[in-house]
Amino acid sequence: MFEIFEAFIAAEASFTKEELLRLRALSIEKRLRRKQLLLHEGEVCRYKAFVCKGLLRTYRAKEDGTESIMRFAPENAWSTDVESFNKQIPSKYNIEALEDTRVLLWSRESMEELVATLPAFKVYVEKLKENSLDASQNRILMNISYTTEEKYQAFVTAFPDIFRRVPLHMVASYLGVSRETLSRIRRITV
Amino acid sequence: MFEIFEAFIAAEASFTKEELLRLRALSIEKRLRRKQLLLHEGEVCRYKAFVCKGLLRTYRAKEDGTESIMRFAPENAWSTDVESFNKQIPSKYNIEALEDTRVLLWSRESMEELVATLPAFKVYVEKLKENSLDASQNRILMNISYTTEEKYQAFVTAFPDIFRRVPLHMVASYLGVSRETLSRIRRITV
DNA sequence: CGATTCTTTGAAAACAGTCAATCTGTGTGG
DNA sequence: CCACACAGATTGACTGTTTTCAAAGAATCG
Repeated sequence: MFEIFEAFIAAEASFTKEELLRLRALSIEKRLRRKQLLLHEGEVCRYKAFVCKGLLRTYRAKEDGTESIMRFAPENAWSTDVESFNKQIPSKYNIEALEDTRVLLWSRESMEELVATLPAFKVYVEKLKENSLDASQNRILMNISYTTEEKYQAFVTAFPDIFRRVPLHMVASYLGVSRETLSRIRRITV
Repeated sequence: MFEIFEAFIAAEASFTKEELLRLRALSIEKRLRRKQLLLHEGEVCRYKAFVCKGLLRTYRAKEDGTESIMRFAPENAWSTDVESFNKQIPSKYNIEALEDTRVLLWSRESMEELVATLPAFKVYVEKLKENSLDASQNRILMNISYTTEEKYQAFVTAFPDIFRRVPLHMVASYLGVSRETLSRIRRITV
């Protein structure tokens, strides 16, 4: 399983054999079955997860049963609740496997050690964080300035792979509209 | 002007006299009059700005004249277009002074040097970035899962100072609703 | 004071949400 | 192989919310 990560990370930064061994030594392999949770609301998020195979969703569940999806993480994406992970506070979110999924996990201590000792990894992690923030900003702009139809189009364009693998009602939940509305919008658009 | 920043940063991290001198040496003081732009759409964002006095807003203008406000930055807050600043690409945003405003600016090169040479500053900047991401995530959740009334309440609670200093139609623009709707919601709420 | 900016209000139209029913495709067990 | 259950998608009718447009009332500023 680590080989998948290795192949991916090689394109992002260059590591020596020793460095890769350290990355591997501190990683934890985990398999999740469809519908299984990686993180449960109320828990402190202890890991950063790299998805080798499968698909994760991060969502918030309200008391009334409605869910809002914060993020999808397919192959080669990372997933964690940053706020809970960084501050070590209980998470508001659930992270669930939408398909049978294989992930590599690194704890906070491991991440800190790796970042402190592997300069290339540090640079990579910082780039990741920047991208994360950029993506969040752009999503906020989309939320406050696009019509529902534009949001839908932007999602399909930005994440065609996720769009194909995920039920429409989850796209609706990611965009913040009802499944019926999204269904009707698409009727016209397609 | 630097004294204001010095007083603020002292509460966040501890610096020696020499370190403060370096911070100061690389800073640029700037005054903005009300309605003056610190960053103009299409420009590359060259600075991180610390607001000593006054209030900035970051907004996006559509072709049809509608504006969406991404961020307010009052005293002791930072403002920049991170995406433009980091990638050195043209910005989609304008940053405008809503009041007569005084800022301290640091260029990308200065920031890099300071982060590389002042460990305490590096820690502080990283904490800033984390907070930024957390805030963005929480705003996304608000956007996709709150009712308009809840969004309004959350804004007033989270930013009472900004709320008092800013016209209501700008709060509307920050939340992504029309000023009329916000006016009506408040009528009931208050 | 006059000009400008901001806020509020009303009425109509557009839009989105809810509820309930139906339709579709998939997969499982008999 | 079929029948059935199940999850997902769609549709209609209705309700509720938000936008839009137009106008009128505050508030602020030079």
